[in-house]
Formats: sequence, structure tokens, C-alpha cells
Amino acid sequence: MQVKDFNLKQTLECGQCFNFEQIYSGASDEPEICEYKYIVVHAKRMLVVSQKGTELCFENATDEDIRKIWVPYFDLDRDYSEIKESIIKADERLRPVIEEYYGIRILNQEFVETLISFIISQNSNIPRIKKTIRALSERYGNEIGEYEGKKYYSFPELSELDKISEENFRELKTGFRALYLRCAVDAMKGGGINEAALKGMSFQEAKERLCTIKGVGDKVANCVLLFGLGFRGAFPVDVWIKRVMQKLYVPDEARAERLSEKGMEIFGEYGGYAQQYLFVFARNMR
DNA sequence: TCCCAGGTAGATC
DNA sequence: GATCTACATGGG
Repeated sequence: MQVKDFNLKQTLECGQCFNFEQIYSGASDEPEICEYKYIVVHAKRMLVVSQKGTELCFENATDEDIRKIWVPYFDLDRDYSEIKESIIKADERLRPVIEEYYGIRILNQEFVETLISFIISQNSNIPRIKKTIRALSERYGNEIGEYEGKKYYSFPELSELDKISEENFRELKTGFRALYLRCAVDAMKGGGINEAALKGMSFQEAKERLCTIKGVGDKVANCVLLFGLGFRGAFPVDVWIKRVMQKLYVPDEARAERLSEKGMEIFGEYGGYAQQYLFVFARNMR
């Protein structure tokens, strides 16, 4: 299918998701001639997906899956021109980043996977986060496909996660996060954390509820709200966002939570999108 | 060996 | 309240 404002590489590799693998990358990053192929694991499916220019190809998906699973996952139903205009209107300095990273979209990920993944992400780095999630899926998920001799596994569903003890989580090299992961699973198994209920709450309410989980603070809660619950105004603040927010807007503010609120004030309902562009801005700023 | 990695909880000032 | 530090692990 033809796509605009979409780049597979930028979308997958901007740090919002971890359950994918690059199979092929062409030489150029130019929009018209870019060429990539990835394996993406989501919703108990293994997708082989490639992009060449503005042509996006779901190589092994049924039409029904494309419509019901993959178009929503990649957020392809949404018109990004208005989003971009709104962000540039809020701050003209972001125009160059938005033009360069024209193809970042915010994925609609599964709630359980998002919560678990971002607990794993704390004080870690992307290669290791991906490795841990792969190990977790291999050990407790199900085989869902094979590509060039390599097997792929679904992210474990809640009932499967519930079989994993804190000790088992430790065996997956999650370190001090093992306790947090076990607490999160308990919370989702009748401990007050319910996807439908969270979606029905206000942003503030849902964030506070998520933060009742031991090991979930403001940053992880914002990521879960943004990537796993559809709160597009959410504004996660990590070290990079902290730096860029201080540089551009509030030099004297050191509290991450206040910087998050500030971001939401500046960009409103598009806070989450702005945050993604600011993230690449910050990483290029050095 | 030391430092850092898309943080958080708990202690201390 | 703001600031400091331990927390596991792996890679540069």
C-alpha cells in the first residue's frame, strides 16, 4: 500500500518499541528511495514488512490482518499533517527535525506488553531491552513463525506471565527489575490495574493508578499511557528529553515530573508526538 | 577498571 | 521538597 508521513525504520527504531528485527537495509535514507525490511512481532503474529519509497508491503499478512491489526498498529489511519503543523506552530525551531524525521509514527502497542517492556527498559539500553524481551518470549510465549531458519515467539499473555516467579524473572537477567515485574503482573491479575478501566479514566487518574505499581514511576507510566493506552498527549521525560526541555523552554527546572507537565502545556493533545521529535532532536543535539 | 544505559525507591539533608 | 544512592547487567 502507498503511505505518506511514514518511514518504517524511523518508526521502529525511535525507541518506542522493542519487538522487531531488521532484516535488510538499503543504502539510502532518502524518502524516495529508502528500502528496508523488518520482522515485527505484535498481537501473536510475526509480520514480514518492507518499505521501498512510499510503498509499504506486508509480505505475509492476510488482507483482514492488514486492516484489523497492522494498519491500526502502525497508526496509518491517522493524518499526520495536522499534527506536524500544530507542533511547528507551537515551536518553529522544531521544523527541521520534523522534516528530517518525517516518517515517525506512534505505534499502538498492546497494553500488557508495553507495561512489561518499559519496566524492563529502566536504566538499560535498547539492545539489551530487546534481548531480554526476546528471552522472555522464547521462554514463556509461543512459537508463531520462522524466517530464514530463525524462530519467532509471541510476547507472553497475562496468564503466561502469571506463571513467572520473581526468581524466574531474575533468570532472564532482569536484575533488580524482577521484583517490579512480578508486582506489575500481580497488579494486572486483579490488583487494580485493568486496561479497560485505565482507558476510561482521565490522564491524571490513569497515571496515578499506574504509579501504584512498585517500579512504575512517572517516566514508565507516561510511556505506557502514550504507547499502550492511546493517551497521545502523554509526555515521557527521560534524560534526553530533560536536556532538550531545559535547553529550549525551562532552563531552571530540574524536576522531570514538572518538565512532563510543561511539555503537555506547550503541545497539548499532541504532546506525545512532539516528545518523539524532541527525542531525536535531543540525540542529535549532543 | 570505570562509566553509562529512554528510572525508581528509599534514605537523608 | 530537593538531592543522593543502591539497584543487576552488559557493552564500550
